[in-house]
Amino acid sequence: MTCLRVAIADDHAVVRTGFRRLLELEPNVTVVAEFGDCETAYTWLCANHADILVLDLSMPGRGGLETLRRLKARVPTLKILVFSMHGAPAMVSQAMQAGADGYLTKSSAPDALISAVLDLGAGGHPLSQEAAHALNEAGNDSQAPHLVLSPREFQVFTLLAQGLAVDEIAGRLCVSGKTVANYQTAIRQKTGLGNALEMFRYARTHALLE
Amino acid sequence: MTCLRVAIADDHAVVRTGFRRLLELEPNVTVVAEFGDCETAYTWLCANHADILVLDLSMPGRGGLETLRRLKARVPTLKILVFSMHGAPAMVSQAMQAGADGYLTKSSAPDALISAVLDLGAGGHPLSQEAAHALNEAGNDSQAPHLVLSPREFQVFTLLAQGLAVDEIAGRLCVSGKTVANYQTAIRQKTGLGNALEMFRYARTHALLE
DNA sequence: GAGAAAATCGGGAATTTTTCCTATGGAAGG
DNA sequence: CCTTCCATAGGAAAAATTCCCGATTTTCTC
Repeated sequence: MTCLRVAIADDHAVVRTGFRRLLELEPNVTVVAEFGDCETAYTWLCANHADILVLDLSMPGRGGLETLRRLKARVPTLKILVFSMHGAPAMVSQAMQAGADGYLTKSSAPDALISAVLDLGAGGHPLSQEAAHALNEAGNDSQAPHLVLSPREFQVFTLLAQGLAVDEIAGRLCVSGKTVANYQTAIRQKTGLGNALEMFRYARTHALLE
Repeated sequence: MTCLRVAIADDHAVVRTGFRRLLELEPNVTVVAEFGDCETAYTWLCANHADILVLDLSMPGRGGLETLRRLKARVPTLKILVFSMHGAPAMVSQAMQAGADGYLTKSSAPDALISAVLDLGAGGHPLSQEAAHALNEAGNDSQAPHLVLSPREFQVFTLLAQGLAVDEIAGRLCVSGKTVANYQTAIRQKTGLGNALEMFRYARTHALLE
């Protein structure tokens, strides 16, 4: 078996170095490049060969996901292991749909990184527990708000999720504040989302806000 | 010079391991403990001796800052080096006020960690460029919440910004719901942030949420 | 250190918001 | 036509918030 050529993209130098040391303990792995931003990573990987890219999605340059997509389109043979802070279902499923070959959360054990890289090298698709669970959740959300809420309720929901106050919404929809308050109650009951922040988070992770 | 006894608290096992490897390259440093959560760290450090704690503020157990305060109160001789994702002015100044002896952002060079630890051991107060700059900014930014809010108010603010309900916060802080409600009112008045979602947005754009 | 200033904590009362229940009119559908 | 669901709101009760206040404790200042 020949040596796996691994590249690391993470905006935190310390984290990169930590990874490098970790990975270099493995005899079949060489770290061939490190990148601190998306552009550099993209340029280098288009011009040079690597087997695996360990990619932190939360990178500056605004678009870890975008880079992932572009890289996969340009260099399809490159295996990409996403290594993210966030285990949110939406994030995981976005990343996998964008073409990631594996997904680890940063709460994984150090060994998990090594075995994930080796697994990838062998053609596997390693997912951390958390990521697998998240993917599962993302699949079967049968009680999405737009399904349990009436049209008007859903409209109020999106407004609430944007942080508008009850009376602002009433003004905007030209109805009584009382009515909006009543809708709010119904929405909370039907969705289980207790406050505007929860609604916002829900709406965001489910891409319900434009 | 005797060996510096260093402990590491970070919720990401991979990061801890990276630090350990980095620090152990230095002959005058021994890593004596690693912690994945605040409680464990606190308990251990009260019972055992360490010279320096490298502390990631964004830890579970809700309250990296709080742990920092408690540790400083209980074990004043312990030097604490905060090592955070965020270089936000507010964060830096809160941490320093809570008693941190040094502050590095994760974008620092790997070597910076080592030199910061050594500097701390020699009685210095290492700040990363970013942190120093942030502290400076914090001085001029007279509207920032951490300046208009008291420590306790700021703490409640971060909890509200995370979407916790008043009573949940009361339970977590072991005070009356009435007190938290009163804090909430003060926070809203002082910051002009009218609801949890606005607080969340503010906190996010200012990177105040670990 | 003594005194001043600020912070933490909560009670009480007034006010506002939210909930719950009810009701009317209209649209969709069998 | 009758049933059902939806949009709209009013009233009353319940809950949350605000405002005002006082008691301690901490922290800062001279």
